[in-house]
Amino acid sequence: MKYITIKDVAKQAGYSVGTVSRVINNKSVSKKTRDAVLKTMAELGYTPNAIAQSMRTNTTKAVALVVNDISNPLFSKIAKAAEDVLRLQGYFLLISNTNNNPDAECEIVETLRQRRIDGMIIAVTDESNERTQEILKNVNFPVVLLDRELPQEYDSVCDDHFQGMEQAVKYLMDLGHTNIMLISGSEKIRPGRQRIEGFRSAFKKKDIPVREEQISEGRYDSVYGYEQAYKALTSHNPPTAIIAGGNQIFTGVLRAIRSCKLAIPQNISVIACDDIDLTTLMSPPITVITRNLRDIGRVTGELLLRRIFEKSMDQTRKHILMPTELLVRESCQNPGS
Amino acid sequence: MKYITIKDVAKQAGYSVGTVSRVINNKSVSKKTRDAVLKTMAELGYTPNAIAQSMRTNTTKAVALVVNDISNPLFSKIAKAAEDVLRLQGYFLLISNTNNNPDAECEIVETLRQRRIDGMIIAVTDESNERTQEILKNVNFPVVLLDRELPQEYDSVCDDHFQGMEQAVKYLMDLGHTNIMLISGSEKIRPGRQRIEGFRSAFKKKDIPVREEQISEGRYDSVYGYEQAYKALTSHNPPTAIIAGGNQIFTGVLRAIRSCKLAIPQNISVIACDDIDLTTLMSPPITVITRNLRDIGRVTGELLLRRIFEKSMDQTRKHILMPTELLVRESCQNPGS
DNA sequence: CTGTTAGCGCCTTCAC
DNA sequence: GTGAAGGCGCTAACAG
Repeated sequence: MKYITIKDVAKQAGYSVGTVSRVINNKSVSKKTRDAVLKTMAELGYTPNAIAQSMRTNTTKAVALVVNDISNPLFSKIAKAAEDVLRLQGYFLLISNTNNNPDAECEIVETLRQRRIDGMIIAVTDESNERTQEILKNVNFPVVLLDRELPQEYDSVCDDHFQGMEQAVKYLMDLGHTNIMLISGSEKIRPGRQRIEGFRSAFKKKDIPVREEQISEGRYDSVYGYEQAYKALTSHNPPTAIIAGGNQIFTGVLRAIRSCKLAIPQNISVIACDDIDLTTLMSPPITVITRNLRDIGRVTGELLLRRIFEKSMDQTRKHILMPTELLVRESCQNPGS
Repeated sequence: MKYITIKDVAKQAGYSVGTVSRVINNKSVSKKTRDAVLKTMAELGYTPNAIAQSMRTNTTKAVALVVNDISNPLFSKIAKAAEDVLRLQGYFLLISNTNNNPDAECEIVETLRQRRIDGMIIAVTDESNERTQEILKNVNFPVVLLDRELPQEYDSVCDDHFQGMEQAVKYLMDLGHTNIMLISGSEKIRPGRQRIEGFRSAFKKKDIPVREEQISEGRYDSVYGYEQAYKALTSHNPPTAIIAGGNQIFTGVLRAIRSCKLAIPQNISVIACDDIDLTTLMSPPITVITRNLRDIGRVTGELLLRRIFEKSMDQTRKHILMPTELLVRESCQNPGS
């Protein structure tokens, strides 16, 4: 089973390969010729070989989205939205999964480079990893950072976790909470840092000191959420409210609360970061700090496309900040009651 | 910013391109030469152009996984597992999303064909769609169907939804239920068909007739789950147990149960298909018909790899059936109590 | 073990 | 508007 080539079409149609190429690429050919060529292409079931086209034109019409966890619904929603705008311009979106492994990440970026993609959206696993930075420096295509900051400047689309967290803490304080705990993912990536800063800022504004135990900073997974929440809830001074700094952390927090046989919000108030099925389907539904993932994906895709089109790489970098929002539901109440 | 080519390396190292090519591909070269070439490659920051390699070798070392909903955690888990075995053999996994749209699906398969991937794993959106079948017939690489059946034979990895469903119904019957409802996704794809058949079979074995209203067959989404569950629960003869034929359907069922202010399992018993975060985090945790997604992904990837390696396409097709299992938790009880 | 060279399928300049 | 030909970067066959 062999593929039909442009030569086969040319011969069959009685034209030269150049002419066939011109109809493929919508260059100027007479209507009569075009129709004839199109007809033989259909007859032969010919489709141009994208590899050969890439080789010749030095573009692959493919861009990559590199994330650390593809099973996180957050990313799949962003990916969907980005893909929509990309596909409209004829670009193919490759989704790659680093599994939170910096080495795997480096390998993937390297592979992508070899495969000559036209651009990349990446949420690096660890902003401080030097090897990642080094490899990123060597790529020859535009890069857009997704909610990340790197010493070397890149275009980026970030979310305002700072203001979302500040608002959440203020909301809890207004409800009467002061013993609030934040279980955050690592500070090694921007979201964790921003959330912790927002948390501190809210306390500072009220002139209330933050105790060491109120912030735990670690991993973005369920086990970590469980461990930290359980430890805090069974301590001699348990928090009256917990903010889970990520959706995986949140599921762990939930398990811990169940283990301790506590009721939400009667015994413990809870706020989650990012809205998932679970937050709305719980009884009671959970108050969340949320963001518009579709918008984020769309804007990110658009920014990358713009960079690909302009191709003069030496422009100043563009940074877009997307809003976050506190969605009040029924998981928080006055700690005294 | 230009890419370094094999010529640059050859010139710089003082060898021919053939020799450089040989060290790239680990062919026989003297150790001295290899070291020298490797050194200059590193110095120049050279990486082979995968496009050119593909052009020459007629292989892309890329395979695709085409699914209808990338945000479904089911697929991302399968994808992860498949990717692991594929990557080990040097293959790159492209994940594509059809969004349950048969036209988009056709377009994607067409694009993949143009891009000359080496193989494809696909869960088609609609098994009866003729255009899909036609396009699939024309691809020049091995195809493995993921939990789907097509008139034209392909290799496939399917799950035994029939036996899982039968077992679930039997379990409910043993508990004393007879007015059991199945809210299923479309029969147009294998899982829906299998589940409905399993449901009927369980009733047949007990010689109990199945009433029309006990099975609703429609879409795999949350809204459908809600509508059907709500309608049934507010009817004059509400079911004592509901089986949700999919994880999205399940979330809808949950909403309906909440709307009706029913308690699980006191007022209504519930079984879900496929285990997700939600099923274990609910109180009470939900009994599910589950399957090992890691195994499925691994086996699927392995089957595809085997087909790619053997390259003689005219073998008889291989069909692998993966087991399902009823995981009893606390969401079902005797309907009388 | 190593150098030389043809050609993969396509696009693009240069003639006509 | 159309044909002829070179070459993108690489591999593989053939010589040496």
